[in-house]
Amino acid sequence: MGTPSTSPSPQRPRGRPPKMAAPGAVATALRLLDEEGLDALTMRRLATALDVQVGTLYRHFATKQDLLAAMAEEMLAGCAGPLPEGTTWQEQVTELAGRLRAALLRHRDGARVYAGTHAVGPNTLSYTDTLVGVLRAAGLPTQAATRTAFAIVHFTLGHTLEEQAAAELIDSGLPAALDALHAALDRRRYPNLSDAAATITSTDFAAQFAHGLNLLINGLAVR
Amino acid sequence: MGTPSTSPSPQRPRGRPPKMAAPGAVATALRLLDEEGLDALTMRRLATALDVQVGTLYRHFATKQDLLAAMAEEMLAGCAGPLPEGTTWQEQVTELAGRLRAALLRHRDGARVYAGTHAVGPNTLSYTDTLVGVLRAAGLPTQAATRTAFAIVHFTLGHTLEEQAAAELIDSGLPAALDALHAALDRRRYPNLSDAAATITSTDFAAQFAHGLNLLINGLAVR
DNA sequence: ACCTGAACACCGTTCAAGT
DNA sequence: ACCTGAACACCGTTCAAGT
Repeated sequence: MGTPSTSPSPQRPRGRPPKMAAPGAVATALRLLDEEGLDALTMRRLATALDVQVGTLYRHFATKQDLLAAMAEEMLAGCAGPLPEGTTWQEQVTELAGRLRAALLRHRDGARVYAGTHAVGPNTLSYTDTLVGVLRAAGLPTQAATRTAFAIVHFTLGHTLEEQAAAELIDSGLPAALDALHAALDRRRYPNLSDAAATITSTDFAAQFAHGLNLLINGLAVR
Repeated sequence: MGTPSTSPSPQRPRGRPPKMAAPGAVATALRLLDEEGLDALTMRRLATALDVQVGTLYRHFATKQDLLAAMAEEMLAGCAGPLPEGTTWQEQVTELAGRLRAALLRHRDGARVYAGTHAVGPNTLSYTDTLVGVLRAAGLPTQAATRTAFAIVHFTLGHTLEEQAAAELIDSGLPAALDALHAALDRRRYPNLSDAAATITSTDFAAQFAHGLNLLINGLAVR
């Protein structure tokens, strides 16, 4: 009964074999992002890199926004993975927040891509679910755990956005940045910033991140 | 000596009177932003709104990025204004963070505009200086005060980014958003998120913001 | 001094037609 | 079923020429 076994495959039995696949396209898009940056990531350049016509991309992604959302989602792969055992909830929260920061930093303009898409895929959901779970296990009621998880994610996103902006500004030869710093050092106008020059010009972003994250964790004051 | 008093003005005595001025252009750009959103804010549309040719804009802003930076800077006008007297440092920090959130929310896509420009104008510098000042007055050493100020700004930026994204998603008829929520309610895959459905779907962004900000403030544990 | 007009080198998106 | 080829309606940016 049915067609003979000469049909090419039971899952995709007829028509031309696909020249491109969505997962591969996302991987190529992330490579292009790393090489050229977000502003240079166009549908046309992606099509060229995939050796395909531009229109073909719209068979897999309805809009460029959808492509970016798929990229943002892909970035979080693995962030919700198993946590080291025998650790305190504070260490687990620190681990999870660190994973998110690392995931966004791993790709050029990663934070901008993530911030620009309201990502709601399984990787993002799993990540948030895991973070809320750690906070509930620490003794927080559901609402407090959820709001705290969002606060941690929002802080991490904002921090990483600035960290990447600062990094790109630094290795692009900081033109107006030094002028602004000079203005900041004006003791009359910005007395506090001028005292803080060392901290402001510091590139120890890990310490800056740890400071903010510790504030959030300490603020919970869980017994 | 010199030209007679018939010359039009001592400051701009010769040539054609300017048809546009940078401050007016920024104000118009912010109005366009509110009306059409960031994606529709193009140099060409701004030129049309100003009744000027596109090229003329490049006399005042070297690039579109410069325009966006000027808009971001303008948004923070007044945020560093005098603080109410006779208040605790906690109340002052809350006031300042609330002003930043309000400033970013005041314009459509305001957070996205601010996040996309590494703003370093006087309004931004004054704001940060004021926040650092309040934290130092509360007893924090300079480095801790500065890092805390950045943490507060980064959290506020991240929170506001998500708040505006959620708001635009809500009044654009949330298409895939309900699907994602449905997935989140899958108790097998996201046990914690499904318990937190009420908090996740809440539109009480002010409470969400206050929660995160209080965490940061409590975390300081200043005597 | 300031603006116009026109061009250059691109974009995202759509869709008939091919195989 | 999947892709090509070509078009549509735009972009940001530059620059000679006008007044």
